[in-house]
Amino acid sequence: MTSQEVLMDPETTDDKSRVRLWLRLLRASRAIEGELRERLRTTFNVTLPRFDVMAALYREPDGMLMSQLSKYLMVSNGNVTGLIDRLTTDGLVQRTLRDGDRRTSVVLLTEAGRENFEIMAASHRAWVNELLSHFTTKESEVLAETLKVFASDWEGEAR
Amino acid sequence: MTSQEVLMDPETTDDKSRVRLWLRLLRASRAIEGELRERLRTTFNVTLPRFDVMAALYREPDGMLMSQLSKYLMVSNGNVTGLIDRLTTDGLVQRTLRDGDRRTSVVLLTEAGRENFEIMAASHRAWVNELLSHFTTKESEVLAETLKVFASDWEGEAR
DNA sequence: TTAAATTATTTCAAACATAAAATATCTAAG
DNA sequence: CTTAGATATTTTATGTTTGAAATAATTTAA
Repeated sequence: MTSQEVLMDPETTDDKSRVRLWLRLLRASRAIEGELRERLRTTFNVTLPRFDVMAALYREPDGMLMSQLSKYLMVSNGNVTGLIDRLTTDGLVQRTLRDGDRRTSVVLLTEAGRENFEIMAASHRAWVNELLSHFTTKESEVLAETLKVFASDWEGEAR
Repeated sequence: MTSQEVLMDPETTDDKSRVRLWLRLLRASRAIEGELRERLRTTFNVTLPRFDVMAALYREPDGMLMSQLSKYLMVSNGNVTGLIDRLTTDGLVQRTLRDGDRRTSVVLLTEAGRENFEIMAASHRAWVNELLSHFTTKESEVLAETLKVFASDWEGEAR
C-alpha cells in the first residue's frame, strides 16, 4: 500500500472507473452530436450551433438577453454575438431594444424563424429518439435523473 | 388515440424522455468539458483539443496515422492536419515517413511531448475524479457500461 | 454631482472545426 | 505497362469558439 492510498477514502480510491466513465460520456455525446449535425446539414442546410440557438429562443417567446443565451448554451459571449449576427442576416432572428437598459438587447425568433424551427424540431426529435433507441422510456428517465446533478452544479455560472 | 400512436411500439411511443436524456447528456458533457478546458488552459497553458491529441498519441507509442487520429477523436481530417501542424511547430509531436506508403505519415509524440503529457495527465485524472465525485466507483462502472453501446455504434466509421 | 466600479455586449486575433476540392500515391484490371 | 479507381492527406473557404481587450451604459459611493 502506497502512502497515497492510505490518505484516500475507499469509495474514491479507484479513479480509473470515473475516468473511463468520462471518456464514455464524451464519446457518446460526440457521436450523437456528430450524427445530428450531419443530418441537420444535409436535410435542412443548417449548422448545429444555429439550431441550438433557435431551440433556446423558441422556448422563450419573449426573447432572451445575449448573456442569457451565452449562459444557457454554455458558450462565450463573443460566440453568441457572431451567431446572432448571422441568424439576423438570414432573417431568422431579430434584436429589439425595448428595455430601459440600453446596454442590453433582447433577441427573439422572427415569425420566419419560428416556422423554420418548428419544421426542423420535428425531425430532430425523431432523430434523437432513433439514436437513443437503445434506451426504453423507463431507462431514459432513470439515466436523465442520474445526470441531473451536473447541469445544476455549474449552471448559473458565467463562462 | 391518434393514428400515429397505433403504429408505434409502446416502448418507444413516449419520446420526450429520450429527448430530455439527450439534453442532459449534452449539458453534462459540456459542463465537464468546459471545466477541464479552463483548468488545462490556466494550469498548463494548453488547449483541450491539443490535450486530446496528445492523449491519443500517448496510448500508441508506435504512433498513429492521421486518419486513425481523425477517426479516434471523431473530428475531420483537415482539423487533425492543423492540430498536428501546430503541435509539431512546438516540438511536442513529429511526423515520420517510415512506411512503404508515401501517402501516409505516422505521427507520434516526441520525448518532450511524452514528458509534457505525463505531467498534465496526472492533474487531468484528478480533476475528472473530482468533477465526477457524485458517482461512486460502482456507479461509474454501471453507467460506463450503459453508455458503451454508443461509441461502438458509430466507431469505425469515417466522418 | 461626479468619479469609480460594475455590467452587457461587441470586437479582435488566434485556434478549432467542418465539408468539399485538390493533390499525391497506391492498387488493380486489362 | 498503363490507366482508372481507390486511399491518405492537405488545402481552401467558411463558420464556430475562445479569451482578452475595447466600448458603452448603468450603478454605486464619496
